[in-house]
Amino acid sequence: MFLGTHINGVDVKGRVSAPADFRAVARDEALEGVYCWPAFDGPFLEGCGQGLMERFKAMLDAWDPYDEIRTAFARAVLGEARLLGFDATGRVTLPKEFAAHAGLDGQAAFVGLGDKFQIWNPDAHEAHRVAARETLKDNKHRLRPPQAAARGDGGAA
Amino acid sequence: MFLGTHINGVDVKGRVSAPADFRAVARDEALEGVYCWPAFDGPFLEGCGQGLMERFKAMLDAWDPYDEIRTAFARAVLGEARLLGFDATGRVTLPKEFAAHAGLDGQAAFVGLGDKFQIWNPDAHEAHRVAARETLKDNKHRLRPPQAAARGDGGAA
DNA sequence: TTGTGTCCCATAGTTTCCCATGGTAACCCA
DNA sequence: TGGGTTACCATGGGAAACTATGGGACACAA
Repeated sequence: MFLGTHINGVDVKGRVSAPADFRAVARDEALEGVYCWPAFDGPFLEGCGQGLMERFKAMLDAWDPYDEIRTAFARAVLGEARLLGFDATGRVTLPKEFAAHAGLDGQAAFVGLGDKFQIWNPDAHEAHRVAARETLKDNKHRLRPPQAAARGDGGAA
Repeated sequence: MFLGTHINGVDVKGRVSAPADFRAVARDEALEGVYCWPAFDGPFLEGCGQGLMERFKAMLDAWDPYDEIRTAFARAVLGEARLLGFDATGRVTLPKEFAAHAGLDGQAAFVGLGDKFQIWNPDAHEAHRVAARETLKDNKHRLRPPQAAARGDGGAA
């Protein structure tokens, strides 16, 4: 599971060390790298390992092949995604257009979100992080998911 | 179940012995460590074992992926959490930013809360404990959780 | 050739692992 | 019931392993 926030340096060649924790997650899924694509809803990158990528594919397979949403999703994620391989020391090289999309310059913040993660410009992420905490403080009583009442919630996974 | 309050020392390397009772709980869930993150609503840390973490994940999976509160929750918990592994003698190492968030300096109070626990600066916890008792005395007639009658569940988030 | 991208090697700093020790609480036996 | 013994818990320090990072060499394409 991708957890925590790790800030690592991006050198002039566009290389950045994937956090060791994240590498361990990817390798547990027998992948010597991570899938990565520019988010379609903000200035950051999204990434995942083999497991989630296969779930995406299964989801698409189960969908009406000519549904507009399906096509749009496939284009926005699969069409933009690349497999970034780890080098011998655990770094990945970010394509220029990826770095540009996320405004990465010198540093990158890897944010673990369970089965996927995001890569942010550290300053942009910090601003977002503070905002998220405020949102949560104001809404912590709504933390039960919408379906909880219907499903009984609390179910162990 | 995490129960009771235990105060242990934090050494210069940021290491602290997890209470033996807590270790036993984590190991019952086949986890050689504990998940831990800075609380979003106060100067303390929160922690849990495998069971609650998987319920968090299940809750997120059941939610609209782009709901604002869901995202804020994922960011504030998963994005800040880390799996702190036990060393051979049962200690965990607190990342510097964790110790800073909770104001831990020399000692840490582990407070069991059932399926999760908190880690406090002992002085801050004592003050908070007294205040919490007063709150409870003033509200003891409201102790039945709102959902209890309907669902028979009293989960707290 | 020139620019670009990949691979390899070197290094400082940090983190993790390992061993050793005192204190405390539980247990056993007389 | 009291004394002694054992096992476990919490803690301290040192060494090895790993992480993150920088620079240079090489291959390929324009």
